[in-house]
Amino acid sequence: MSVTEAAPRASERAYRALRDEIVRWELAPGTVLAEVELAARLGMSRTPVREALARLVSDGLAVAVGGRGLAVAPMDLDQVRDVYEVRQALETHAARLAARRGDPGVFAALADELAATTTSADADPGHVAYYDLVARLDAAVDAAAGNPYLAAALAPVRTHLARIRRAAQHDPARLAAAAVEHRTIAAAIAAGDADLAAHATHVHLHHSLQHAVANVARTTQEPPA
Amino acid sequence: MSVTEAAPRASERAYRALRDEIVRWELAPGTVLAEVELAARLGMSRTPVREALARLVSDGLAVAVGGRGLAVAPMDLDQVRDVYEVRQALETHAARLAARRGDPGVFAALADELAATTTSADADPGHVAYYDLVARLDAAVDAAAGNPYLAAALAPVRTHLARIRRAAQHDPARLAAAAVEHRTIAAAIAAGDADLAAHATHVHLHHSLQHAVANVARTTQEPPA
DNA sequence: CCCCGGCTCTCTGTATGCACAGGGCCCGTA
DNA sequence: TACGGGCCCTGTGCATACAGAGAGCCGGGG
Repeated sequence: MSVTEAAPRASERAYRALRDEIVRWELAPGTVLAEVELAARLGMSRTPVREALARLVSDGLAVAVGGRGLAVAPMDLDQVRDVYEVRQALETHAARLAARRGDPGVFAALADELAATTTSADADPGHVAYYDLVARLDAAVDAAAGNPYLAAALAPVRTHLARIRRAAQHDPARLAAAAVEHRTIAAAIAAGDADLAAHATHVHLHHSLQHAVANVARTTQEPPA
Repeated sequence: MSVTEAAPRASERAYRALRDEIVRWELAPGTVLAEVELAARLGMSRTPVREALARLVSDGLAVAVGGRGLAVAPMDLDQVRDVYEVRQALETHAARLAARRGDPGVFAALADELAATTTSADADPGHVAYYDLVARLDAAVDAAAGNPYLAAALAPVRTHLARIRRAAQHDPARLAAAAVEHRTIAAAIAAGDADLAAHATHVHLHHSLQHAVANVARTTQEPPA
Protein backbone atom coordinates (compact mmCIF):
# COMPACT_ATOMS: atom_id res chain seq x y z
CA MET A 1 0.00 0.00 0.00
CA SER A 2 3.01 2.27 0.13
CA VAL A 3 2.79 5.05 -2.42
CA THR A 4 6.43 4.71 -3.37
CA GLU A 5 7.25 1.18 -4.42
CA ALA A 6 9.58 -0.67 -2.12
CA ALA A 7 11.88 -2.03 -4.86
CA PRO A 8 14.33 -3.58 -2.41
CA ARG A 9 16.98 -3.98 -5.04
CA ALA A 10 20.42 -3.22 -3.73
CA SER A 11 21.36 -1.00 -6.66
CA GLU A 12 18.31 1.16 -6.07
CA ARG A 13 19.08 1.47 -2.37
CA ALA A 14 22.66 2.42 -3.19
CA TYR A 15 21.53 5.05 -5.67
CA ARG A 16 19.09 6.66 -3.26
CA ALA A 17 21.53 6.54 -0.37
CA LEU A 18 24.34 8.17 -2.32
CA ARG A 19 22.07 10.70 -3.97
CA ASP A 20 20.62 11.73 -0.61
CA GLU A 21 24.05 11.99 0.96
CA ILE A 22 25.22 14.24 -1.86
CA VAL A 23 22.12 16.39 -1.60
CA ARG A 24 22.60 16.71 2.16
CA TRP A 25 26.24 17.70 1.72
CA GLU A 26 27.26 14.66 3.76
CA LEU A 27 29.29 13.90 0.66
CA ALA A 28 30.79 17.28 -0.15
CA PRO A 29 31.63 18.34 -3.71
CA GLY A 30 34.95 16.88 -4.75
CA THR A 31 34.70 13.85 -2.49
CA VAL A 32 36.12 10.84 -4.27
CA LEU A 33 33.67 7.99 -4.79
CA ALA A 34 35.65 4.75 -4.54
CA GLU A 35 33.67 1.65 -5.35
CA VAL A 36 35.19 -0.66 -2.76
CA GLU A 37 34.82 1.82 0.06
CA LEU A 38 31.19 2.57 -0.81
CA ALA A 39 30.40 -1.11 -1.20
CA ALA A 40 31.80 -1.82 2.23
CA ARG A 41 29.99 1.11 3.80
CA LEU A 42 26.65 0.22 2.21
CA GLY A 43 27.03 -3.45 3.00
CA MET A 44 26.89 -4.80 -0.53
CA SER A 45 29.20 -5.78 -3.35
CA ARG A 46 30.69 -3.51 -5.97
CA THR A 47 28.21 -4.50 -8.67
CA PRO A 48 25.14 -2.59 -7.45
CA VAL A 49 27.38 0.29 -6.36
CA ARG A 50 28.73 0.57 -9.89
CA GLU A 51 25.18 0.71 -11.23
CA ALA A 52 24.31 3.46 -8.75
CA LEU A 53 27.42 5.45 -9.65
CA ALA A 54 26.56 5.22 -13.33
CA ARG A 55 23.16 6.74 -12.59
CA LEU A 56 24.74 9.50 -10.54
CA VAL A 57 27.04 10.32 -13.43
CA SER A 58 24.12 10.48 -15.85
CA ASP A 59 22.35 12.78 -13.37
CA GLY A 60 25.42 14.99 -13.25
CA LEU A 61 25.85 14.47 -9.52
CA ALA A 62 29.12 12.62 -10.02
CA VAL A 63 31.84 13.41 -12.51
CA ALA A 64 34.85 11.52 -13.78
CA VAL A 65 38.05 12.91 -12.42
CA GLY A 66 41.41 12.32 -14.06
CA GLY A 67 40.04 9.81 -16.53
CA ARG A 68 39.94 7.24 -13.76
CA GLY A 69 37.76 7.46 -10.68
CA LEU A 70 34.67 9.44 -9.80
CA ALA A 71 34.03 12.37 -7.48
CA VAL A 72 31.01 14.26 -6.26
CA ALA A 73 30.31 16.98 -8.81
CA PRO A 74 31.71 20.36 -7.81
CA MET A 75 29.43 23.31 -7.30
CA ASP A 76 30.15 26.78 -8.57
CA LEU A 77 28.14 29.76 -9.66
CA ASP A 78 28.24 28.92 -13.35
CA GLN A 79 26.87 25.49 -12.63
CA VAL A 80 24.07 26.95 -10.52
CA ARG A 81 23.16 29.30 -13.34
CA ASP A 82 23.21 26.47 -15.87
CA VAL A 83 20.94 24.30 -13.74
CA TYR A 84 18.51 27.16 -13.32
CA GLU A 85 18.47 27.75 -17.06
CA VAL A 86 17.37 24.21 -17.74
CA ARG A 87 14.97 24.37 -14.84
CA GLN A 88 13.39 27.48 -16.24
CA ALA A 89 12.99 25.98 -19.69
CA LEU A 90 11.35 22.85 -18.35
CA GLU A 91 9.28 24.22 -15.47
CA THR A 92 7.74 27.11 -17.35
CA HIS A 93 6.68 24.64 -19.98
CA ALA A 94 5.39 22.22 -17.37
CA ALA A 95 3.43 25.02 -15.71
CA ARG A 96 1.82 25.85 -19.04
CA LEU A 97 0.80 22.26 -19.59
CA ALA A 98 -0.50 21.92 -16.05
CA ALA A 99 -2.62 25.03 -16.48
CA ARG A 100 -4.15 23.55 -19.59
CA ARG A 101 -4.54 19.96 -18.44
CA GLY A 102 -4.55 20.02 -14.65
CA ASP A 103 -7.46 19.57 -12.29
CA PRO A 104 -8.22 23.08 -10.95
CA GLY A 105 -9.37 21.68 -7.60
CA VAL A 106 -5.99 20.15 -6.83
CA PHE A 107 -4.12 23.38 -7.45
CA ALA A 108 -6.68 25.55 -5.71
CA ALA A 109 -6.22 23.37 -2.65
CA LEU A 110 -2.45 23.70 -2.91
CA ALA A 111 -2.76 27.46 -3.26
CA ASP A 112 -4.84 27.55 -0.09
CA GLU A 113 -2.28 25.44 1.74
CA LEU A 114 0.49 27.73 0.55
CA ALA A 115 -1.44 30.74 1.79
CA ALA A 116 -1.95 29.13 5.18
CA THR A 117 1.51 27.67 5.70
CA THR A 118 4.03 29.31 7.96
CA THR A 119 7.62 29.91 7.02
CA SER A 120 8.78 30.95 10.46
CA ALA A 121 11.88 29.18 11.64
CA ASP A 122 10.45 28.92 15.15
CA ALA A 123 7.55 26.70 14.23
CA ASP A 124 9.50 24.53 11.79
CA PRO A 125 13.28 24.79 12.13
CA GLY A 126 14.13 22.72 9.07
CA HIS A 127 11.19 24.04 7.08
CA VAL A 128 10.36 20.44 6.32
CA ALA A 129 6.63 21.10 6.15
CA TYR A 130 7.13 23.97 3.74
CA TYR A 131 9.54 22.12 1.47
CA ASP A 132 7.25 19.12 1.54
CA LEU A 133 4.42 21.33 0.37
CA VAL A 134 6.57 22.70 -2.44
CA ALA A 135 7.53 19.16 -3.39
CA ARG A 136 3.85 18.27 -3.57
CA LEU A 137 3.25 21.24 -5.85
CA ASP A 138 6.08 20.09 -8.09
CA ALA A 139 4.66 16.58 -8.14
CA ALA A 140 1.19 17.90 -8.93
CA VAL A 141 2.59 19.93 -11.82
CA ASP A 142 4.40 16.88 -13.16
CA ALA A 143 1.29 14.74 -12.85
CA ALA A 144 -0.90 17.37 -14.47
CA ALA A 145 1.53 17.83 -17.34
CA GLY A 146 1.18 14.10 -17.86
CA ASN A 147 4.44 13.87 -19.75
CA PRO A 148 6.83 11.19 -18.53
CA TYR A 149 9.68 12.56 -20.64
CA LEU A 150 9.28 15.98 -19.10
CA ALA A 151 9.24 14.45 -15.63
CA ALA A 152 12.33 12.40 -16.44
CA ALA A 153 14.21 15.46 -17.66
CA LEU A 154 13.15 17.45 -14.63
CA ALA A 155 14.07 14.86 -12.01
CA PRO A 156 17.85 15.31 -12.05
CA VAL A 157 17.45 19.08 -12.25
CA ARG A 158 15.31 19.00 -9.12
CA THR A 159 17.93 16.90 -7.36
CA HIS A 160 20.61 19.45 -8.21
CA LEU A 161 18.33 22.16 -6.95
CA ALA A 162 17.93 20.39 -3.63
CA ARG A 163 21.69 20.39 -3.21
CA ILE A 164 21.96 24.04 -4.15
CA ARG A 165 19.21 24.87 -1.68
CA ARG A 166 21.31 23.44 1.14
CA ALA A 167 24.13 25.82 0.28
CA ALA A 168 21.83 28.84 0.27
CA GLN A 169 20.64 30.19 3.59
CA HIS A 170 16.96 29.86 4.37
CA ASP A 171 16.36 33.40 5.51
CA PRO A 172 12.76 34.05 6.54
CA ALA A 173 12.20 36.96 4.18
CA ARG A 174 13.11 34.91 1.12
CA LEU A 175 11.01 31.97 2.27
CA ALA A 176 7.96 34.14 2.81
CA ALA A 177 8.39 35.68 -0.63
CA ALA A 178 8.86 32.25 -2.18
CA ALA A 179 5.67 31.04 -0.56
CA VAL A 180 3.76 33.88 -2.16
CA GLU A 181 5.36 33.12 -5.52
CA HIS A 182 4.43 29.48 -5.26
CA ARG A 183 0.92 30.43 -4.29
CA THR A 184 0.69 32.62 -7.37
CA ILE A 185 1.82 29.75 -9.57
CA ALA A 186 -0.66 27.33 -8.05
CA ALA A 187 -3.48 29.84 -8.36
CA ALA A 188 -2.63 30.55 -11.99
CA ILE A 189 -2.68 26.83 -12.80
CA ALA A 190 -5.96 26.44 -10.94
CA ALA A 191 -7.38 29.30 -13.01
CA GLY A 192 -6.18 27.64 -16.20
CA ASP A 193 -4.10 30.68 -17.10
CA ALA A 194 -1.14 29.13 -18.91
CA ASP A 195 0.67 32.39 -19.64
CA LEU A 196 0.38 33.56 -16.07
CA ALA A 197 1.51 30.20 -14.73
CA ALA A 198 4.57 30.24 -17.00
CA HIS A 199 5.46 33.84 -16.20
CA ALA A 200 4.94 33.39 -12.47
CA THR A 201 7.25 30.37 -12.64
CA HIS A 202 9.80 32.46 -14.52
CA VAL A 203 9.63 35.20 -11.91
CA HIS A 204 9.93 32.72 -9.08
CA LEU A 205 12.96 31.06 -10.61
CA HIS A 206 14.55 34.44 -11.24
CA HIS A 207 14.25 35.43 -7.60
CA SER A 208 15.27 31.98 -6.44
CA LEU A 209 18.37 32.09 -8.61
CA GLN A 210 19.29 35.58 -7.43
CA HIS A 211 19.05 34.45 -3.85
CA ALA A 212 20.98 31.27 -4.53
CA VAL A 213 23.78 33.08 -6.35
CA ALA A 214 24.09 35.62 -3.56
CA ASN A 215 24.35 32.96 -0.89
CA VAL A 216 26.16 30.15 -2.66
CA ALA A 217 29.02 32.48 -3.53
CA ARG A 218 30.54 32.18 -0.08
CA THR A 219 29.83 28.51 0.60
CA THR A 220 30.94 26.60 -2.48
CA GLN A 221 32.89 23.99 -0.60
CA GLU A 222 31.51 23.67 2.91
CA PRO A 223 27.96 22.78 3.88
CA PRO A 224 25.75 25.36 5.53
CA ALA A 225 25.84 25.76 9.28
CA MET B 1 43.26 12.91 -33.13
CA SER B 2 39.70 11.74 -33.50
CA VAL B 3 37.18 14.37 -32.54
CA THR B 4 35.02 11.88 -30.66
CA GLU B 5 37.02 10.06 -28.05
CA ALA B 6 37.58 6.40 -28.72
CA ALA B 7 36.72 5.19 -25.20
CA PRO B 8 36.99 1.53 -26.13
CA ARG B 9 35.18 0.39 -23.04
CA ALA B 10 32.89 -2.53 -23.73
CA SER B 11 29.95 -1.00 -21.90
CA GLU B 12 30.18 2.11 -24.05
CA ARG B 13 30.34 0.05 -27.22
CA ALA B 14 27.33 -1.95 -26.10
CA TYR B 15 25.37 1.20 -25.33
CA ARG B 16 26.10 2.78 -28.68
CA ALA B 17 25.43 -0.42 -30.58
CA LEU B 18 22.07 -1.03 -28.94
CA ARG B 19 21.05 2.61 -29.12
CA ASP B 20 21.87 2.74 -32.82
CA GLU B 21 20.03 -0.48 -33.51
CA ILE B 22 16.96 0.85 -31.74
CA VAL B 23 17.14 4.13 -33.62
CA ARG B 24 17.48 2.28 -36.92
CA TRP B 25 14.49 0.07 -36.11
CA GLU B 26 16.72 -2.99 -36.36
CA LEU B 27 15.43 -3.57 -32.86
CA ALA B 28 11.73 -2.87 -33.26
CA PRO B 29 9.59 -1.48 -30.43
CA GLY B 30 8.56 -4.29 -28.10
CA THR B 31 11.58 -6.44 -28.84
CA VAL B 32 12.72 -8.14 -25.66
CA LEU B 33 16.24 -7.29 -24.55
CA ALA B 34 17.69 -10.40 -22.94
CA GLU B 35 21.08 -9.92 -21.34
CA VAL B 36 22.56 -13.27 -22.25
CA GLU B 37 21.49 -13.08 -25.86
CA LEU B 38 22.81 -9.54 -26.28
CA ALA B 39 26.06 -10.42 -24.53
CA ALA B 40 26.60 -13.31 -26.90
CA ARG B 41 25.71 -11.25 -29.94
CA LEU B 42 27.98 -8.36 -28.95
CA GLY B 43 30.83 -10.68 -27.98
CA MET B 44 31.13 -9.65 -24.36
CA SER B 45 29.92 -10.68 -20.94
CA ARG B 46 26.66 -9.71 -19.30
CA THR B 47 28.23 -7.05 -17.08
CA PRO B 48 28.81 -4.31 -19.66
CA VAL B 49 25.54 -5.23 -21.34
CA ARG B 50 23.72 -4.63 -18.06
CA GLU B 51 25.32 -1.22 -17.79
CA ALA B 52 24.27 -0.37 -21.33
CA LEU B 53 20.71 -1.50 -20.68
CA ALA B 54 20.52 0.66 -17.57
CA ARG B 55 21.50 3.67 -19.64
CA LEU B 56 18.90 2.81 -22.26
CA VAL B 57 16.25 2.66 -19.55
CA SER B 58 17.28 6.03 -18.18
CA ASP B 59 17.09 7.39 -21.75
CA GLY B 60 13.60 5.96 -22.10
CA LEU B 61 14.62 3.78 -25.03
CA ALA B 62 14.03 0.59 -23.05
CA VAL B 63 11.27 -0.10 -20.58
CA ALA B 64 10.71 -2.78 -17.96
CA VAL B 65 8.07 -5.23 -19.02
CA GLY B 66 6.25 -7.43 -16.58
CA GLY B 67 8.42 -6.43 -13.65
CA ARG B 68 11.11 -8.69 -14.99
CA GLY B 69 12.92 -8.20 -18.26
CA LEU B 70 13.35 -5.26 -20.59
CA ALA B 71 11.97 -4.44 -24.00
CA VAL B 72 12.54 -1.74 -26.58
CA ALA B 73 10.23 1.14 -25.71
CA PRO B 74 7.02 1.16 -27.72
CA MET B 75 6.17 4.08 -29.96
CA ASP B 76 2.77 5.65 -30.21
CA LEU B 77 1.39 9.06 -31.04
CA ASP B 78 1.13 10.21 -27.44
CA GLN B 79 4.76 9.40 -26.89
CA VAL B 80 5.76 11.30 -30.01
CA ARG B 81 3.83 14.33 -28.81
CA ASP B 82 5.39 14.11 -25.36
CA VAL B 83 8.89 13.95 -26.79
CA TYR B 84 8.21 16.96 -28.98
CA GLU B 85 6.90 18.91 -26.01
CA VAL B 86 10.15 18.43 -24.14
CA ARG B 87 12.11 19.08 -27.28
CA GLN B 88 10.29 22.34 -27.80
CA ALA B 89 10.90 23.49 -24.24
CA LEU B 90 14.60 22.74 -24.41
CA GLU B 91 15.43 23.69 -27.98
CA THR B 92 13.67 27.03 -28.00
CA HIS B 93 15.60 27.89 -24.87
CA ALA B 94 18.83 26.61 -26.39
CA ALA B 95 18.20 28.69 -29.51
CA ARG B 96 17.74 31.79 -27.35
CA LEU B 97 20.98 31.15 -25.53
CA ALA B 98 22.83 30.44 -28.76
CA ALA B 99 21.58 33.71 -30.26
CA ARG B 100 22.91 35.58 -27.25
CA ARG B 101 26.18 33.73 -26.77
CA GLY B 102 27.02 32.10 -30.07
CA ASP B 103 29.63 33.10 -32.61
CA PRO B 104 27.69 34.68 -35.50
CA GLY B 105 30.21 33.46 -38.04
CA VAL B 106 29.59 29.82 -37.26
CA PHE B 107 25.86 30.11 -37.70
CA ALA B 108 26.08 32.32 -40.76
CA ALA B 109 28.21 29.62 -42.35
CA LEU B 110 25.68 26.95 -41.39
CA ALA B 111 22.86 29.09 -42.82
CA ASP B 112 24.76 29.33 -46.08
CA GLU B 113 25.30 25.60 -46.16
CA LEU B 114 21.62 25.01 -45.50
CA ALA B 115 20.73 27.33 -48.32
CA ALA B 116 23.05 25.49 -50.68
CA THR B 117 22.25 21.91 -49.69
CA THR B 118 20.04 19.74 -51.78
CA THR B 119 17.22 17.63 -50.38
CA SER B 120 16.55 15.72 -53.55
CA ALA B 121 16.36 11.97 -53.09
CA ASP B 122 18.22 11.45 -56.34
CA ALA B 123 21.43 13.09 -55.24
CA ASP B 124 21.39 11.65 -51.72
CA PRO B 125 19.05 8.69 -51.25
CA GLY B 126 19.44 8.45 -47.48
CA HIS B 127 19.68 12.21 -47.05
CA VAL B 128 22.77 11.53 -45.00
CA ALA B 129 24.41 14.78 -46.01
CA TYR B 130 21.35 16.79 -45.05
CA TYR B 131 20.84 15.07 -41.71
CA ASP B 132 24.52 15.43 -40.98
CA LEU B 133 24.22 19.14 -41.61
CA VAL B 134 21.23 19.35 -39.26
CA ALA B 135 23.19 17.42 -36.65
CA ARG B 136 26.01 19.93 -36.97
CA LEU B 137 23.54 22.75 -36.46
CA ASP B 138 22.23 21.03 -33.32
CA ALA B 139 25.76 20.54 -32.08
CA ALA B 140 26.60 24.17 -32.79
CA VAL B 141 23.54 25.30 -30.85
CA ASP B 142 24.52 23.10 -27.92
CA ALA B 143 28.07 24.38 -27.98
CA ALA B 144 26.95 28.00 -28.24
CA ALA B 145 24.50 27.60 -25.38
CA GLY B 146 27.45 26.40 -23.35
CA ASN B 147 25.26 24.62 -20.85
CA PRO B 148 26.22 21.00 -20.20
CA TYR B 149 22.99 20.34 -18.30
CA LEU B 150 20.94 21.55 -21.22
CA ALA B 151 22.94 19.36 -23.57
CA ALA B 152 22.53 16.38 -21.27
CA ALA B 153 18.79 16.84 -21.10
CA LEU B 154 18.58 17.25 -24.84
CA ALA B 155 20.64 14.21 -25.77
CA PRO B 156 18.05 11.49 -25.05
CA VAL B 157 15.34 13.62 -26.63
CA ARG B 158 17.38 13.87 -29.80
CA THR B 159 17.88 10.11 -29.80
CA HIS B 160 14.13 9.56 -29.55
CA LEU B 161 13.66 12.02 -32.36
CA ALA B 162 16.03 10.06 -34.57
CA ARG B 163 13.92 6.96 -34.04
CA ILE B 164 10.71 8.84 -34.76
CA ARG B 165 12.26 10.27 -37.91
CA ARG B 166 12.77 6.78 -39.25
CA ALA B 167 9.09 6.03 -38.88
CA ALA B 168 8.09 9.19 -40.73
CA GLN B 169 8.56 9.27 -44.46
CA HIS B 170 11.14 11.61 -45.87
CA ASP B 171 9.03 13.18 -48.56
CA PRO B 172 10.88 15.81 -50.59
CA ALA B 173 8.41 18.60 -49.93
CA ARG B 174 8.76 18.32 -46.17
CA LEU B 175 12.53 18.07 -46.36
CA ALA B 176 12.77 21.19 -48.51
CA ALA B 177 10.55 23.09 -46.09
CA ALA B 178 12.56 21.83 -43.14
CA ALA B 179 15.76 23.01 -44.77
CA VAL B 180 14.29 26.50 -45.07
CA GLU B 181 13.17 26.40 -41.45
CA HIS B 182 16.61 25.34 -40.30
CA ARG B 183 18.17 28.07 -42.37
CA THR B 184 15.89 30.60 -40.71
CA ILE B 185 16.94 29.39 -37.28
CA ALA B 186 20.63 29.52 -38.12
CA ALA B 187 20.27 33.00 -39.61
CA ALA B 188 18.37 34.26 -36.56
CA ILE B 189 21.09 32.95 -34.24
CA ALA B 190 23.76 34.48 -36.47
CA ALA B 191 21.91 37.80 -36.25
CA GLY B 192 21.74 37.51 -32.48
CA ASP B 193 17.95 37.70 -32.54
CA ALA B 194 16.98 35.50 -29.60
CA ASP B 195 13.22 35.90 -29.97
CA LEU B 196 13.31 35.10 -33.65
CA ALA B 197 15.56 32.10 -33.07
CA ALA B 198 13.20 30.75 -30.42
CA HIS B 199 10.09 31.36 -32.47
CA ALA B 200 11.60 29.92 -35.62
CA THR B 201 12.51 26.84 -33.61
CA HIS B 202 8.97 26.63 -32.31
CA VAL B 203 7.55 26.87 -35.82
CA HIS B 204 9.96 24.26 -37.12
CA LEU B 205 9.09 21.82 -34.36
CA HIS B 206 5.39 22.42 -34.91
CA HIS B 207 5.66 21.50 -38.56
CA SER B 208 7.98 18.63 -37.82
CA LEU B 209 5.56 17.23 -35.26
CA GLN B 210 2.60 17.60 -37.59
CA HIS B 211 4.45 15.71 -40.25
CA ALA B 212 5.62 13.05 -37.84
CA VAL B 213 2.15 12.51 -36.40
CA ALA B 214 0.63 12.21 -39.84
CA ASN B 215 3.18 9.62 -40.93
CA VAL B 216 3.88 7.72 -37.75
CA ALA B 217 0.19 6.95 -37.33
CA ARG B 218 0.33 4.11 -39.83
CA THR B 219 3.76 2.71 -39.00
CA THR B 220 3.88 2.33 -35.23
CA GLN B 221 5.19 -1.20 -35.28
CA GLU B 222 7.06 -1.83 -38.51
CA PRO B 223 10.03 0.09 -39.81
CA PRO B 224 9.69 2.24 -42.90
CA ALA B 225 10.20 0.70 -46.30
C1' DC C 1 69.22 19.00 -3.32
C1' DC C 2 66.43 18.09 -7.41
C1' DC C 3 64.89 15.26 -11.11
C1' DC C 4 63.98 11.06 -13.57
C1' DG C 5 63.03 6.20 -14.18
C1' DG C 6 61.16 2.00 -12.83
C1' DC C 7 58.39 -0.54 -9.75
C1' DT C 8 54.56 -1.58 -7.12
C1' DC C 9 50.12 -1.25 -5.76
C1' DT C 10 45.58 0.07 -5.83
C1' DC C 11 41.59 0.76 -8.42
C1' DT C 12 38.64 0.24 -12.28
C1' DG C 13 36.62 -2.65 -16.00
C1' DT C 14 35.24 -7.22 -17.26
C1' DA C 15 34.24 -12.08 -16.70
C1' DT C 16 32.20 -15.79 -14.29
C1' DG C 17 29.63 -18.15 -10.68
C1' DC C 18 25.56 -18.54 -7.68
C1' DA C 19 20.83 -18.11 -5.79
C1' DC C 20 16.17 -16.72 -6.09
C1' DA C 21 11.99 -15.61 -8.27
C1' DG C 22 8.67 -15.52 -11.85
C1' DG C 23 6.53 -17.79 -15.74
C1' DG C 24 5.34 -21.48 -18.56
C1' DC C 25 4.19 -26.12 -19.19
C1' DC C 26 2.61 -30.57 -18.01
C1' DC C 27 -0.24 -33.53 -15.61
C1' DG C 28 -3.96 -34.75 -12.73
C1' DT C 29 -8.71 -34.11 -11.64
C1' DA C 30 -13.47 -32.76 -12.03
C1' DT D 1 -12.49 -30.93 -22.23
C1' DA D 2 -11.53 -27.18 -19.09
C1' DC D 3 -9.35 -25.82 -14.95
C1' DG D 4 -6.07 -25.85 -11.17
C1' DG D 5 -1.77 -27.01 -8.95
C1' DG D 6 2.89 -28.10 -8.86
C1' DC D 7 7.34 -28.64 -11.04
C1' DC D 8 11.03 -27.15 -14.04
C1' DC D 9 13.63 -23.81 -16.24
C1' DT D 10 14.98 -19.65 -17.89
C1' DG D 11 16.50 -15.17 -16.70
C1' DT D 12 17.64 -11.50 -13.66
C1' DG D 13 20.24 -9.59 -9.53
C1' DC D 14 24.12 -9.97 -6.80
C1' DA D 15 28.67 -11.64 -5.38
C1' DT D 16 33.24 -12.86 -6.38
C1' DA D 17 37.36 -13.53 -9.17
C1' DC D 18 40.67 -11.84 -12.59
C1' DA D 19 43.40 -8.73 -15.60
C1' DG D 20 45.17 -4.29 -17.11
C1' DA D 21 46.21 0.45 -16.55
C1' DG D 22 47.29 4.61 -14.18
C1' DA D 23 49.21 6.96 -10.21
C1' DG D 24 52.15 7.38 -6.48
C1' DC D 25 56.53 6.34 -4.41
C1' DC D 26 61.15 5.15 -3.72
C1' DG D 27 65.82 4.96 -5.12
C1' DG D 28 69.56 6.34 -8.03
C1' DG D 29 71.96 9.67 -10.72
C1' DG D 30 73.25 14.40 -11.92
